[in-house]
Amino acid sequence: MKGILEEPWISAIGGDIRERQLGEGQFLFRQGDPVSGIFAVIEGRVRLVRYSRDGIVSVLYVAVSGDTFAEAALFSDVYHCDAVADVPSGIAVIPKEAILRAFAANPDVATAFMARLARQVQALRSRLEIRNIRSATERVLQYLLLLSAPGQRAVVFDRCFKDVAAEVGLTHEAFYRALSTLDTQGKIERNGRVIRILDPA
Amino acid sequence: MKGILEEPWISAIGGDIRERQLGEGQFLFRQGDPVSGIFAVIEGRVRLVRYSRDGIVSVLYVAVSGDTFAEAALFSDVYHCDAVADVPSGIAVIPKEAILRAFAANPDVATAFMARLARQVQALRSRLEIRNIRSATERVLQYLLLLSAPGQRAVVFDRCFKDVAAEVGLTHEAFYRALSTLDTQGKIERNGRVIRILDPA
DNA sequence: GGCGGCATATGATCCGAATCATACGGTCGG
DNA sequence: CCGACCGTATGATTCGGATCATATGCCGCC
Repeated sequence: MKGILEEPWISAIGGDIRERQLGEGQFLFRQGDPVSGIFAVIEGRVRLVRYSRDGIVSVLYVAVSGDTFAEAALFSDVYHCDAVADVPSGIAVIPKEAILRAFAANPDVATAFMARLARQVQALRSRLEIRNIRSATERVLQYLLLLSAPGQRAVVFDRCFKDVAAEVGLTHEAFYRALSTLDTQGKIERNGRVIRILDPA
Repeated sequence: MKGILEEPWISAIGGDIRERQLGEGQFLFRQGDPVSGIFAVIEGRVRLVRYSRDGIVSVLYVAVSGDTFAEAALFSDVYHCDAVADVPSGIAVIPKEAILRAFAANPDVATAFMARLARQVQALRSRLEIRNIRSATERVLQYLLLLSAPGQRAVVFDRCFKDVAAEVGLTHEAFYRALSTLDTQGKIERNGRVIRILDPA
């Protein structure tokens, strides 16, 4: 369970990173606030929301442990949405100037950050593609394939299946049923939070 | 209808960009091929797919007109999936060395590219969040709000509603019905492909 | 002109995931 | 030790979006 703060690009920024504790419902920033920096969730959950003129709320993103957010703030002067803690949360604050300074001082840091963004784009596109699959079982199978692909045929989850279900875009009931079905069909083998994908060969 | 090739970061790369025409089913690259560059769809549609050992296909992304893809190849030596034209397509090929040279020569180009990636991440996250909304009408409304937010209360589509429906993750029937419902509810006003969002005030 | 194809649009039916309900085991705290 | 809570798991029912069907208008093409 490697923390996000141990990633090379972030540790290269060094001592300028502060940590903030937020209580439930507490705001980290609001729409229109001048940009102070970008953020990483160490623990907890932060909701990014935007309000239309007439008060309708849009959820833009829910960042959980290990996620960074507001990266686009590096290229803007003000925040374009509100960030509010869903639950008590610990947030790493990475000041904008510190990042830009690190980028200028060492191009490798900029490259590493760029690579991170590119991989994020890649991952998000795949996750969206997964959501285009209507069938719950097929969706779960494809999700497992996606996770297992880099390594071997085993997928190990470090969080509960309720959370995984939400990520796949299913209720936990539907997710459990999909796992059952795949197991019955002999496509997977389960052992707690370890799932092995079986070759139909 | 501004073409993707007119964006500053890409025009800064200059004359090294080539254009390729692909027939339906033709491959642009295959998993394991050495990286030549990244790509932009000028016209048509390209499917990025990965094959598991046992032949199961996973669709990672379907890039359409105006999309770039394989950005992560800048940080890799080989491609990690296949790219195949869904329909006859025109593709801009941006050689990896040309991009890296442009980045080194002018940090602003690197920054512009980084900003583009960051905005992509932002947009993709919102799209995923939209998919978490189960109700078709609410989903469409939120989608419209998302698109309208930067400008005013009007959204103008430059493509047919069938394509929009797919992006929202609905069948076109469900999408049309959602629009009808929103119209009846007085939440929107329609005029062909122009949709105005009405304040309930 | 006439035809085919496509986007738009809406009605009827079906299916499957959401929802509601229930149960069991593990863990944490009193 | 016991009770509350949560994750896991599965059954029963509901509901809404997918699917199938159908119609209209527009455009390009023969």
